[in-house]
Amino acid sequence: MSADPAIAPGAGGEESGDGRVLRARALRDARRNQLLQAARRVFAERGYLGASINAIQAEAGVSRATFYLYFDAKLACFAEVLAGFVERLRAAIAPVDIRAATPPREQLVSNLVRVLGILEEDADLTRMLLQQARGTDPEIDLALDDLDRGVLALIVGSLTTGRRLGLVRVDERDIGLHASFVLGALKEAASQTFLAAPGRGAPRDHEEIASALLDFTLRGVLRDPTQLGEPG
Amino acid sequence: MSADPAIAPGAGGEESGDGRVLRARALRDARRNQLLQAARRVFAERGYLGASINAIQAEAGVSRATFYLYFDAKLACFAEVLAGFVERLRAAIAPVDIRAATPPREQLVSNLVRVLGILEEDADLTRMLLQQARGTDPEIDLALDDLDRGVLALIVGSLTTGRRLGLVRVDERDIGLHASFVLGALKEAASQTFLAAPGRGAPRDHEEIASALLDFTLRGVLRDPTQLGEPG
Amino acid sequence: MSADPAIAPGAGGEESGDGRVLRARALRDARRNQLLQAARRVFAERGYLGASINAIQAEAGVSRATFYLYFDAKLACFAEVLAGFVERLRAAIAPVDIRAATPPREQLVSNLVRVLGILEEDADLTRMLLQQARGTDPEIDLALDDLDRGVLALIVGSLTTGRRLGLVRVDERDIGLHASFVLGALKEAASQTFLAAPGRGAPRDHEEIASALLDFTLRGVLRDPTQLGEPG
Amino acid sequence: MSADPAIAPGAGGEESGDGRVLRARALRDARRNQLLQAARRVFAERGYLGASINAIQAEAGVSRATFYLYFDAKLACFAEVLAGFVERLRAAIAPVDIRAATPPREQLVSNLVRVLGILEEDADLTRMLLQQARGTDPEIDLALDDLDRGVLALIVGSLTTGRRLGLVRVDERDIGLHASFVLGALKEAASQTFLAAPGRGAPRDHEEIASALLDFTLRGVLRDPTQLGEPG
DNA sequence: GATGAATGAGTGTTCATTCAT
DNA sequence: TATGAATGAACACTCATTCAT
Repeated sequence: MSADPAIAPGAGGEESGDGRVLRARALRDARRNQLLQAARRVFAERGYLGASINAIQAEAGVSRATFYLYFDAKLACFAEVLAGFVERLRAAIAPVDIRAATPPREQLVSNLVRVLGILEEDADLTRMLLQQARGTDPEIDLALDDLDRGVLALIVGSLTTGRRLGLVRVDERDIGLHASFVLGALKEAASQTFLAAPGRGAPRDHEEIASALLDFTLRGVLRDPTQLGEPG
Repeated sequence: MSADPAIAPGAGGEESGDGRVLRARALRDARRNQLLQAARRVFAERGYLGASINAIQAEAGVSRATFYLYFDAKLACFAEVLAGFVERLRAAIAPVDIRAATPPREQLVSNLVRVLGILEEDADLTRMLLQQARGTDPEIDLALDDLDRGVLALIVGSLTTGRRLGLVRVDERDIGLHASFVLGALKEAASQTFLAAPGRGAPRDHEEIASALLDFTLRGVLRDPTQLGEPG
Repeated sequence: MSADPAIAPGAGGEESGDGRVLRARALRDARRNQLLQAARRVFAERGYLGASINAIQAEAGVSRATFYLYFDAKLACFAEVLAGFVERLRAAIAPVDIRAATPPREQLVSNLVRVLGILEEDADLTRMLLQQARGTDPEIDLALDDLDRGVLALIVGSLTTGRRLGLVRVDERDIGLHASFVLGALKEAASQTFLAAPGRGAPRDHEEIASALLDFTLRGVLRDPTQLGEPG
Repeated sequence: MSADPAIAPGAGGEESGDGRVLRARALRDARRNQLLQAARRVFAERGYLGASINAIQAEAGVSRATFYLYFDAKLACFAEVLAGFVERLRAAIAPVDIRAATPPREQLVSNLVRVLGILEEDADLTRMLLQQARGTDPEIDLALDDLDRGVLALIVGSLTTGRRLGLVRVDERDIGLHASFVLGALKEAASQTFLAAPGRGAPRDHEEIASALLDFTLRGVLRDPTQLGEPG
């Protein structure tokens, strides 16, 4: 259609073909994201079983069958929503480097702040994950267990390292238990801070929460632990 | 209903009447309990939405419509199941009396041990409570929030008292946050201990868990908190 | 409520109870039959896949979910329809008794007449069974295969007996094949007679058809088989 | 499309134009055939209602909408598949020529052998034709009726000729019925031989089957038809 | 008090078909 | 020509709930 040999029909055709393909892919990805966002909202609001495909497609503004163009099934869509969230969380957690310039405590606080940021950003989804997600499907449960296990492993690793350096007092066989305590404290802090009905105390800065959590974890609540009078 | 003096509401008649009423009430209560127990099992196993009235009445061994003789609706039944569990938990928690003969730490451990006992006894229901119960209905959520709030208030009270006695170092405005940490540690410990797939570490004695949790709460994980290098 | 000791409340209550139960059962059976008839009509008209539960319940005049009170699933309902038909056919076929007063040929004709009667009575269902029923579900296919196998076994038995008596000329290894021929002739006769568009030749009496079929089976179409000039 | 004489519809241009058209047609025909073959396989395997356009286009390796470039609708495609099969069958049946060198019996056997060959070659399609094809659509049913009618007319013609030559004993008004018998025997033989579960008797040579079928048709199963004791 | 029967609304999912590109 | 995207209608099936008996 043009006489310019530099953009001969062959090349031009190919380019236009690529352009079309690219545009099509972008459109497809956009729709997909549109559906994923809608699904995220609906799942977050009603839980897995309470969420209906109907509600998701309505929220996304597409027709019923369209949903199935992008997801094989309800469960697959939920798994994807979940995976995205888990991925963001994983990415937010940087391994603590003892030899780095920033002191470990600051690195930990940074991690916590990033995690809290994500949790607050997706508060609805967080609520569902913390409170409703399990028991739906073995696959989903495994994914959630994996997430927990991953975080627990991180904490266990930190505690073990601390023990080796003589910093941590926890008996080796109690490390798993204490890791649970730490994880639970984090979860509940997130629940109470982002998810509960507002007005329960002043809203707190993520940095403050992270710092307090770390403080609590490391030192407990006593002023002078030697007074503890614990057995042994 | 009859004027015949032979079956008049005389002594025997009255007794027989009361007896009938009493027996009827007892029967009714028995049926009700039978249904509640069945509902508890089914709700615990499948969650609120996953549980069907069908399954509940089948588990109870009564007919389908009978369910509605004892409960207005599915939600009402669920609420009652939940309320029963919450009540048991509340009853297990005794307020700590500083002036009592038993030292406060022992009282706390006793509370925890009782709570852990209930949680383990009804592990399925505990799982649902901790992981799936919210988001079903505003009323249910409020009930669960109440439970949380009650426990948190207890913890806040303890911390405040500790602060007044100069034992607790936590800043006053951080007390709510730390209470969350404590509650979360308890919840997660319960989750990991009773609910997770078995084989993750040795099963622990409730006393051990309670003691460790209290220890963690009070002292944190550090051997020497003065090394903490915290800001301030 | 009555003073007559002969119909004391106990006995009367029991009797009335039985009456109610019986009436309830009768009602239930009636509904069930009503649904079965409707299903038979719809399956016959549209085939298994073409028939929708919607159409069946509408034909039966009940609500959608009611269907599932009486049948576990579509396939179960179809299987029952099928089983009923097969049962009627089986019942119509009496084993031929050589020592009976009625000559074997008459017994065979009677069997055929009875079978043709059933096939005509349920012409729609017959059409579906002969033309559409297979390929839907392995279980259904097996049931149909069983029916075929049963009839084929009957024919094979007859032919073998005939051979032993020196009446039948068919080589032993060809008996199965000839049994197929006989069954096919029967099926197609039924198809062409009851099921095809009308007006193709005069409608025939069942007795005539049965007689002709038997004649064809036994003697073939030749006037003088010795002219056949067959190989061997 | 351009006035430039260099690419005017000159000799080369015309040839290239024809070539393009031809190539396009060839491509179109190829695609069409590709789709028809795929449709044949899918229809044969799952029946009309069980087959989905999705499955057909996937089997053909083309995109979903492409199907509709070559066929107006699912039914049209099915009709075409069927028509092709019917056409092959028709082509396989040569009218018997009494004056030909090969004796009529051999001509008949040849016809049967050819038909059996086609049926076995497309066993899946045969199964569907014999067992599932009807009831889909009035048009389809008519086409299948036409096939049946055509074959029946051939058989009727043979029988009538035989009668005229004094070879066939069948009463004139029974000829249609006997033609049905013959067709049915053929169909069932095909069903039992090619389509049924294997292992039911030794697999038979087409020539043997054809011969046996002809034998059965002509002579029936009796050794001595004079013993028949038929009425009249 | 107890129940079998009944049902409207809803579930997740698949379908044949259309259309813009 | 070819196709990816889209969709309304339909599917089999389940649900919590009501009601006559």
